[in-house]
Amino acid sequence: MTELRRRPSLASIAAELGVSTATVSNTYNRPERVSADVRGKVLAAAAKQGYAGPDPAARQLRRGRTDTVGLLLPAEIGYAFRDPATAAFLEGLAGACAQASQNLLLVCSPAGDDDGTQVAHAVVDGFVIYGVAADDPRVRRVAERAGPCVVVDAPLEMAGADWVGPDDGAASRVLAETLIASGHRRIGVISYSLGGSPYSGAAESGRVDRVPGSAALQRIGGIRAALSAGGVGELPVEERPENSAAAGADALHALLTRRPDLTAVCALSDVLAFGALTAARQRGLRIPHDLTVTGFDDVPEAARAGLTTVAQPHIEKGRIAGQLLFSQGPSRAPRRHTLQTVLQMRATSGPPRAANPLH
Amino acid sequence: MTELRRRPSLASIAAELGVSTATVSNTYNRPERVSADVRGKVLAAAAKQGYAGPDPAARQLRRGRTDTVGLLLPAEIGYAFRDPATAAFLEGLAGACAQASQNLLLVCSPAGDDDGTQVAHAVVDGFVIYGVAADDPRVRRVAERAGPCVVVDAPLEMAGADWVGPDDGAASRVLAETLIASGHRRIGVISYSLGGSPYSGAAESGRVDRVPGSAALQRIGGIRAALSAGGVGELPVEERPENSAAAGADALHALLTRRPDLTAVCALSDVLAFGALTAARQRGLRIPHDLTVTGFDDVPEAARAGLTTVAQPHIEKGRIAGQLLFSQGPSRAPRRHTLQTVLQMRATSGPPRAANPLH
DNA sequence: CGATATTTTGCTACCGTTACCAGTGTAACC
DNA sequence: GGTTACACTGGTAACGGTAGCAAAATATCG
Repeated sequence: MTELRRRPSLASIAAELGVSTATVSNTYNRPERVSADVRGKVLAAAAKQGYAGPDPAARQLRRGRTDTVGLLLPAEIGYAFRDPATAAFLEGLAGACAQASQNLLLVCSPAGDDDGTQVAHAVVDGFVIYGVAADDPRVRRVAERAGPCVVVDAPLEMAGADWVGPDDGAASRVLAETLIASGHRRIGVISYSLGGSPYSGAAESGRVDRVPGSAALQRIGGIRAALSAGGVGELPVEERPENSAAAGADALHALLTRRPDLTAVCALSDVLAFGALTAARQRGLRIPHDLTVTGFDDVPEAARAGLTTVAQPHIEKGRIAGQLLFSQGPSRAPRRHTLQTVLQMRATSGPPRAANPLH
Repeated sequence: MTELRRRPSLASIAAELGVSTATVSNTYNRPERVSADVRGKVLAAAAKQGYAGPDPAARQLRRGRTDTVGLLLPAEIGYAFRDPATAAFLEGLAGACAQASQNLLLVCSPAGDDDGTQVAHAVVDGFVIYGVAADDPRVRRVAERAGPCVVVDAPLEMAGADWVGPDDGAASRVLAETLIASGHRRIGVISYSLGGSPYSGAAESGRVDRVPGSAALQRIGGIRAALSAGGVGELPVEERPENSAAAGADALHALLTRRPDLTAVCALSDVLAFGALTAARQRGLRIPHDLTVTGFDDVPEAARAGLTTVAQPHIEKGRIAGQLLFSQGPSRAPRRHTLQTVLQMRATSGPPRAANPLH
């Protein structure tokens, strides 16, 4: 008799009870506006029909609000979970979301098809963009969408977007200045992707001199600034498309093969630095006697490994990104929150093997 | 003149051009059905009005499909990003989602308020439940919702849900048998939360003898089975509410204080084992001479630390969870996918310090 | 040139809720 | 008894789109 089973809805249970859909809706959304009697009946009928509460999609359309935050990560999404710095950021962001009763939507872009379809389809109120290079096509899709946006780390120009991150340039500059002060003159850099199409090899100046579209370029800029202030010459950069220990190891070999005279290598992330350390030891180099190696991020493992690195508060970064997003009004001036960084001098750095006699 | 600015919509750009909303919709969803001429005009008008494409919420309501996967994690969500095993799982799952052009929604439950509101509001087609204990109230909310579901690791009974995980009981049993074979008789366990309300201390039998509602209980069951098969007596268990190195260290101290005669300690996760190793060394114990320590998971750090542990394929686990979810038909028998585990004997295990003279 | 095939475009029901406001019924008060 | 107040409940118009098919426009063909 029951007409052929459709999915239950507000209407179907309203019909069964002979009340209005509005009453059923109120039972779920403002229980205090419905008498205990009716509420009980509604809940009973719902249980009977197997109705689990208002359909989230319809509710969102109607309310114009999703209570969900979108998160845009670097294209190869697995990376986000391999990198301890990103993981810590996620921890902070997820915590902020939980506190604000928001869910967190990870935008998963299939390889290649990066026209931003996934961004366009994401049902979210706003976006957090983490570690994505300025030229990523998905960024444009985010900008087109209405709604608040927070950019993390990357130096993106986005109208109305808030920003949180460290001062990458300044922090790197301090690091390089410290190395120079301790006598280093021949310094090299190992970098993850500088943006644009994936590239592996020596980063010629064409790649490095662009307008900074990524934190990596800013860090390189900081190191260069220190070098030229110290009257030291050019800066070899070895780039790898990904941020992994394997890439770091590989890059160190390539860099030292090309420039055997380097006394210090600055990796632009701790993960790269770990790989570089492994590779250096494999080459029989003593750290830091034969080679100084530094990282960036100060992930938990860095302390254990005694890595000299630049510390930044990752969890806090995530929390602040969330707070900025949730506190955005309809239209205000973009805010920038610069995070404190601390240079952590540890065991992988020291004076160069052949200290400059002038010092 | 332009009537007071509303948000642009299909209708508003259709009105501007004098075409139908259907045509505008087709421009976005089936471009090949619209002449290049009209398509161009639509896109131009859209750009002019600042329209970024069909509203995702409306589209979802209409299509009855969200192309989004929900992920339910243990209540304290930060944990998911601190634990390398979970991170690897996420990597696999996110990869599967990307391949299937699905986004991934992390359900972030605010502390305390675990009535499952966030689950009910999640706009998803299906759910993956990872490492959640059977008695978590949010699990019920998932079960009530229509749509496919995959349970990972935990021994939940959920109608129609697929399952993927290792055979925790069997794997632990093999581990314990190996320890017994090498002479150990007095073995202890360090566990993360066994489910139920948070508890810290010696897990009396009331907690351990329950019907298994978590992987931890299954692992303990496996160890016990090996012990009783080997004629060895009871099994002290030290429980901590969370899965962290600090908890592992703390638990080891408590366990050895209570039972100084133990020759082997099985931590139910690598993370706990790392903490236990630190604590053991702090107590002046030589590993494995004075104490054998084992883990579970074989996270990347385990190999570096030389930890004896049970390996399971985390990334694959995530990938399979995704594939199971995406391949669920309207109604079929639940599938179970058991993952291969491998006992990795490394440097933290060996014969007990005072080998039984009978051997 | 009429008829048929092939593109293009438009019509029109919903999708399942919720916000707003208007009712109705009961209790309290003068 | 007649108001006024209060507590519930109901009506209904959106929210912004999409699918499927009908209609119109254009192209193809003998």
